[in-house]
Amino acid sequence: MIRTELKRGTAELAILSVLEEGPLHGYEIGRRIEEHSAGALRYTLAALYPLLYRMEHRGWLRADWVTGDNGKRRRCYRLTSRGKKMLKPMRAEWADLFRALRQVAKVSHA
Amino acid sequence: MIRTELKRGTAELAILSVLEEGPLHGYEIGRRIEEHSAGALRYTLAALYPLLYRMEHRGWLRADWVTGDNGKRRRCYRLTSRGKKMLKPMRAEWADLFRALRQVAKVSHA
DNA sequence: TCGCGATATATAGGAAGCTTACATATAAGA
DNA sequence: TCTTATATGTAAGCTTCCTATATATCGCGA
Repeated sequence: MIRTELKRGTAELAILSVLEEGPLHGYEIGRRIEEHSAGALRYTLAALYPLLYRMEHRGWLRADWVTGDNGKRRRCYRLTSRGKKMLKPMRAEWADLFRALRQVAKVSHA
Repeated sequence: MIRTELKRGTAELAILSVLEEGPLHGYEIGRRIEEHSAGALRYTLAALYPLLYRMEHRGWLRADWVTGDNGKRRRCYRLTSRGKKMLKPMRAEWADLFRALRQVAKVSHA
């Protein structure tokens, strides 16, 4: 698992990215991020929920209360067009950081 | 310039890396990091100095007061053997984060 | 010579992001 | 019945880095 100090700032991009594949509820978003990173990137739900509200408030996500077959209520999040537009510049920012760290600190890109 | 939220955690590795080339004083450390990253990675001196103390206290750096030709006192920092040993695992940690973000968020490695 | 910008070190207070701990509730399996 | 997994949410705290502030010397141009 990657340390907190390193992964700061990664959560928003990770959320946007997993929602790019389709709508998901909060708990599942956390699961997908962990799965896609083979366990390297993991967020507590206490970190994810406040982030989801903030991103909804910014207009990056839309949230709908959905009642499943079993009668359980879940909050289903989907990307808005505004949220989709954030993906490209955010990926570019991270690519910039990667490049800078390879130059300054000789971090490999393997 | 890369945003604060992204670059959190990068400062320690950047400092260790520029000191790998040879001893430097605080002000020059900041300059080198900026130079090596073509201006992408930049830290205020108010961020660097407390970090340097902390790293000295941990035994990663040794600091010597040096009086230059012009009579100006400067604090010269150099890597200790303990500091050198930190470089490899820290680079590996960052490489892990890069890999995870490429997988989860499709951040390019270009 | 007088101010100004660059060099150089240092501290205080604050913002942001993620964590642990707490709180609640249902469903599935041992 | 007890535990684990699913599911959402709040409160308090830590770390990291920033802005603002303070101090002091050097070299340069006016």
